[in-house]
Amino acid sequence: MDQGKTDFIRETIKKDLKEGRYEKIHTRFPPEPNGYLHIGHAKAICLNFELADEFKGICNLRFDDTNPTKEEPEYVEAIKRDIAWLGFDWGLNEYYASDYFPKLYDFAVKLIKGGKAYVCDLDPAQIREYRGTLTSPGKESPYRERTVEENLRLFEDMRSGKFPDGSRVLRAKIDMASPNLNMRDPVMYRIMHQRHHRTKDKWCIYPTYDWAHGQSDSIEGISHSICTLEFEDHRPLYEWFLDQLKIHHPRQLEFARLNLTHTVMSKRMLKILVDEKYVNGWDDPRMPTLSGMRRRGYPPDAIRNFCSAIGLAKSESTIEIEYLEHFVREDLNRKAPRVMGVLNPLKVIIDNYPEEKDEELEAINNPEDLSAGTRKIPFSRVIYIEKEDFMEDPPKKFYRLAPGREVRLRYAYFIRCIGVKKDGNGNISELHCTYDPSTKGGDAPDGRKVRATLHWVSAKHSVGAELRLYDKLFTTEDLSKNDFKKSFNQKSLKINDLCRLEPSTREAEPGQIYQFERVGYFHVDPDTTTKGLVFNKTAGLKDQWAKIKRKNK
RNA sequence: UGGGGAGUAGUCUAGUGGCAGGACAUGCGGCUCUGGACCGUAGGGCGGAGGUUCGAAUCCUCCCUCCCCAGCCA
Repeated sequence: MDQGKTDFIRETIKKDLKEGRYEKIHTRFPPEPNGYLHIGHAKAICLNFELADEFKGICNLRFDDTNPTKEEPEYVEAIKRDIAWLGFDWGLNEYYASDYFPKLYDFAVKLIKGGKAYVCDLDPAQIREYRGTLTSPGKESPYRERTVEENLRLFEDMRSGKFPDGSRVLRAKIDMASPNLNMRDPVMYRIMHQRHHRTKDKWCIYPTYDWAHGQSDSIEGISHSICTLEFEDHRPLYEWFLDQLKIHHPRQLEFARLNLTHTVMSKRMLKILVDEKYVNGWDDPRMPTLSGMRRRGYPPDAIRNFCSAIGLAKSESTIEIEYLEHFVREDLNRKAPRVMGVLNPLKVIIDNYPEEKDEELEAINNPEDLSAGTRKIPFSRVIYIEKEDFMEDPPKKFYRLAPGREVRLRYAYFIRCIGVKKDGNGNISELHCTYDPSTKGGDAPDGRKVRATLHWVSAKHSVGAELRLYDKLFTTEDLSKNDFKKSFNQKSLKINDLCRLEPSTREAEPGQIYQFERVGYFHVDPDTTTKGLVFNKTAGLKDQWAKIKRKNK
């Protein structure tokens, strides 16, 4: 829906509509199936699909599959899964640049016939040399003035496989002295005897991006072809092809790609992390890929809200990863059912609670959504609390449990610490407490207050699980100036298998997400089996105490 | 030193000649059976220098800084 956004792209579209340059808005999201989609792609996906929605147009999904050496069907499937997961539906509008290969070939013949393209026999090194430099013009290829007939014949021979890879290319005949390097007779076709994942062995020449992209846009009747800033230089070429061919002319618009702190956003680098086993696959929950975020537990709505909040501009920017996390928490706070789980258990024996007694206490499933109802949690004489919720010698602002101090066990009772037991090494091994039966449910009839409320689990009823705790992928904020492998955060994954969870989590199924009260959000990983629960920590809760501790250091 | 872009708080972003607004982050306070959530509040900004104008983030001039381009990648 139009939320009154006023970015430059929407302004341009409104103007184009008003002036009649286009009657219908038609956008496209054009991924190359050479890797998995990441959060940067999400920005483009949201933009293109939402634009189509706002202006009652259409958004195509088009695979830009023009380089068979890098592309695989696995990626096509992953890309479709991720876009659908984000909540966008391309319906029947699924296209492939490779479907246009015959048309593109005909277009090329048309350019050759018009004297606007030629077959060049220079090898790659020579082409580079002839291109000139940023400050000096290039030289014209000695093959530039071949006759139309010869070009036609050679181009046909290229297609029919008469030449080896790299021996010849088809080039546009534009201007070797152009200050824009893209206009210095760019390559349109290269010879690659390579099997394509869709066209199989039908072709041994493949179009380059510059040649394929604009013409594909045109064939699909795209009105606004939105891409990232680095293609700004290509726009004159994009337009040149369309003008020479005299075909439907979309408007290319460029916006700044998304950058995030503490992560990388290039498929090339992400692929290295996967291939060299820095992470466990494209969907590793530490990855900025959509599949990684899904596995981490990030809700698609959070990602969409984030994309909408970061805005759209032409200035290069880097968003703090914390901003993304904010939208994850915001969404999960409203939706995630609460549960209690102790990550680092400390045994507490409630001395005055009857040895064999068990009881069930009622707990609210989600204080932000009372319609989520309540559940029962078992209580008994021996419970676990979080190790860090007790201090023998508490500093000023620590108001959790301490010797002699009274705190509340959430939804249960007030307890007071009356004894601390230590092991041979002086580590606290268990606590002895008393409880006040009159505080059942968590309120004192005499109105007395406690400073802290702790989460807990009944020892004998609790269940174990494997928790996978994540931290930033990289220790450095800005990876553009650093060797990303050196900055890899070796502590980005920690496994906790000591935790004890309340028994209701036993029924957890992959894909479910909980808030472990006072700790964070946890998403049930697909690795969960009947033998054991596996959770990914999606995000921590904001932690005031951690902040105080940090400041005091 | 060619060409193409961009500079508004710590980070994003709004602004289109008329009081520089919002979000996140930060500080402080309130509330609370999650030190969560929520509510309130504070600090902090137009890259620089000139000019035009009653009035400039906005228009003009010059300067500075940053990003992209010399793949038969996209």
